[in-house]
Amino acid sequence: MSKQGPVLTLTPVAAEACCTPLSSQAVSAEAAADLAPAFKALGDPVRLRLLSMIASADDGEICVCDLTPAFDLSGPTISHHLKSLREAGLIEGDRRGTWVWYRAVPEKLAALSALLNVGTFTAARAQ
Amino acid sequence: MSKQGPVLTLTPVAAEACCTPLSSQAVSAEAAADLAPAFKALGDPVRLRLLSMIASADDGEICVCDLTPAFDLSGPTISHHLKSLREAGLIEGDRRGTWVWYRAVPEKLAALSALLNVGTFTAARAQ
DNA sequence: TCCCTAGTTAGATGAATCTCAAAGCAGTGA
DNA sequence: TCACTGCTTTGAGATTCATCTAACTAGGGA
Repeated sequence: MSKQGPVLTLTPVAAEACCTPLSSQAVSAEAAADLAPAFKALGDPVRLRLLSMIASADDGEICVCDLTPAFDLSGPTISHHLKSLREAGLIEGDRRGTWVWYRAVPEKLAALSALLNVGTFTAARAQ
Repeated sequence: MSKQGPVLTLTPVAAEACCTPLSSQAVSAEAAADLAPAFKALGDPVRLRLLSMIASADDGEICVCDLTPAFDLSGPTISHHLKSLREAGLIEGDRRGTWVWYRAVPEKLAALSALLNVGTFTAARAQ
């Protein structure tokens, strides 16, 4: 690499291996390899809170400067977790002047939610 | 401890910090600490496949003897991953004679799915 | 009782992850 | 141009994790 990549390149890691619920059909090894990183990114309490703060932000986006003070962690550590979420395709961000703003990627969240959706499954077993 | 715990104790790790979508309200630090382990358990391709095989099994349950051959991994490794899923509250299992059978815990999957549910969020932003 | 199979537990090892301090880059304003 | 702030990247140390082999427990059948 030439020197150093741009700050906010959004690597589109996982293609949308979308939407067939886990419980109606077993996922392929490829789909699992594709989707697991997103769940892994959610598997840390700090990142889960970060994502929820971002996803529930008033205007659909939030400044890093509003995220960092909410945690008892250093700036670099928060930045590291935001990078994980970014690389998992769960959030995206861009710089505007001095500040960097992040917003959620609802399609990605929806895909994960759909995978875990057990509607038919639970219904079938409930009766 | 007396000697060695029972084989299949199902530790109910996370209380059901159920159901308010991530995008409508930020999760508390406690709820995040409660739910993150379940996502973490899903964050490995092998465990994701295991869970999906279990959740999509014909009779709602499946024998370990049917799971192990599907992977290029040793028995103990599969057992280790099943233990992770068990401790995350995603599956439960019991021994019947020679074999051990596992089934999914749909309530837990539903809780995770609900948390990621961005229905209102996406609808609000789509138009 | 003895042996065989199914599955788990224990222990070890290499890889990945979380965290921080220090350094670097980007933008603003004097 | 220079200094200042905001955020990211780098590099290092400590911890956690995935995987294996070896040993163990549980049950079935001769």
